[in-house]
Amino acid sequence: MQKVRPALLRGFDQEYLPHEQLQFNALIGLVRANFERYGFLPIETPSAERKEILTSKGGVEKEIYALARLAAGEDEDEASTKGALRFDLTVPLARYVAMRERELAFPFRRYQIQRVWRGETPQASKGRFREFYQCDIDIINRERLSILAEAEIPSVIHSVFGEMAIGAFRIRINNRKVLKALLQKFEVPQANSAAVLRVLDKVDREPAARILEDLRREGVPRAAALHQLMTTRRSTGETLDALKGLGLDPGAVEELAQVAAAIRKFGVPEAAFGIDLAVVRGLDYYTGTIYETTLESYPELGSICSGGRYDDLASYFTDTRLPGVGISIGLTRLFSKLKEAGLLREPARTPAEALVVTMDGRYLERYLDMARALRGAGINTEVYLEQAKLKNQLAYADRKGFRVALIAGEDEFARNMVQVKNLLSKTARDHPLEEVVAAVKETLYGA
RNA sequence: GUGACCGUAGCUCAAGGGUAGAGUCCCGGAUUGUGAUUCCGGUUGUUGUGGGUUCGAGUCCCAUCGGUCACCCCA
Repeated sequence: MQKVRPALLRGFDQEYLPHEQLQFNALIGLVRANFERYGFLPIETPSAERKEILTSKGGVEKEIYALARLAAGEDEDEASTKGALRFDLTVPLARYVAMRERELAFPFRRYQIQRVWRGETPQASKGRFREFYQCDIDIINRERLSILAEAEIPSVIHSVFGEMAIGAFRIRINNRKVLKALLQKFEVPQANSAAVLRVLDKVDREPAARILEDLRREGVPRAAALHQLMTTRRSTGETLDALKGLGLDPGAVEELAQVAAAIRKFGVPEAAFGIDLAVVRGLDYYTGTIYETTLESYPELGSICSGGRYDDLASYFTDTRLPGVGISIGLTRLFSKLKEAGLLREPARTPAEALVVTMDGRYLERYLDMARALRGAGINTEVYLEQAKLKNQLAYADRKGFRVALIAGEDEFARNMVQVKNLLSKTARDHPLEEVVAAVKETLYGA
């Protein structure tokens, strides 16, 4: 028979072996636990939304996947003609909040961990895929939003990456209003400001000569001075002083200063965050504080978490003014990069810790009883269900990383005993059947 | 979408125009009940696909598909 070649679609290629999936799930669990620790509430939204919702921000339509049934006919239904896959979690959130405004408690703090899809050219080396997970938190309020919300976000980030134990990281903050004032100060032509911001965004990735050339092409008269200001690393206080010294809009600088001060109050250590004027963020809906987070030892990984403040989340859907602040962790990219850099702990290869070897079919019930007793005591246990030699069952246990094997056959059962084997130390001891739970616990967790 | 490079076993790679190979992985075995290593044996392929040149093509030429990387943009 002609076989269909088992293969994946380019960009839709992030599937893992079971032990990697366990590792990935652990990462999601860690993120979720930290989000909930700060009181964020979970929501999920459908994978597909109406096209006009997704394009409401006037977005990049070529990146959006539209829905279509493979066998589309005359009876084409509404969902498959009007729908498209979400490309982020922020637009669905805006739609969600606009729809359910009366049912939600504000300030609304939600987290959402789901897949999104983008029709861009994938590049695995850059952790860039067509299907990937985002982990978002947002705080949204009606009419106004405390500056404390902007300061709390880095605190959550700090908790998440602190617990991940992936080395020193730096939460870099900036403020859109400050950037705007800077552009004015440096006499950037209004029409070119978006292009200039894109250039400035690359300031720490590209050589100075190229940046300067690009800036001049965009009509920036004092390109060198601007470049120098962006690239000089200063303490938070020094940066604020430098900005004040330039005579920028004091309101903008003051806002940045207040956020920085509040971040400190949230207990985020000075070493873990700082003002970085080169943080720009391409997305134009940010209006205040913006964030990017990078690993100190692996800056080439790029930002592993980014976001910012926006003045009106759902202006396309409702007249209610809904200011908010949020960030997104690109978990698929982060996972692939951490794996590549060897920063992830070696994962368990099985969620179970004990394997009940079935040596002799006559004792099936005893094996099952044993497993039930262990599970009842909270020990994840698997029973080997196939007929196989003891040797092969132990090889299986080894490959899957069980820590304990329970071995019993005619000899043991005749004496009402079971052999409890520690697969790591390769030692074994017989125990009375009724003490099997205690014996396994001791083997797993010590006396 | 634009440009450059690359397609040989599940994976990593070899084969000067003359019969497609190695390592690894996987599977089985090494006398009846113990997972590393070792030893023995085994499956591996329309050489991405389709044409062309040639007595003969994995190798040369053309096309096509796929992949990788850079740019754009982003997580």
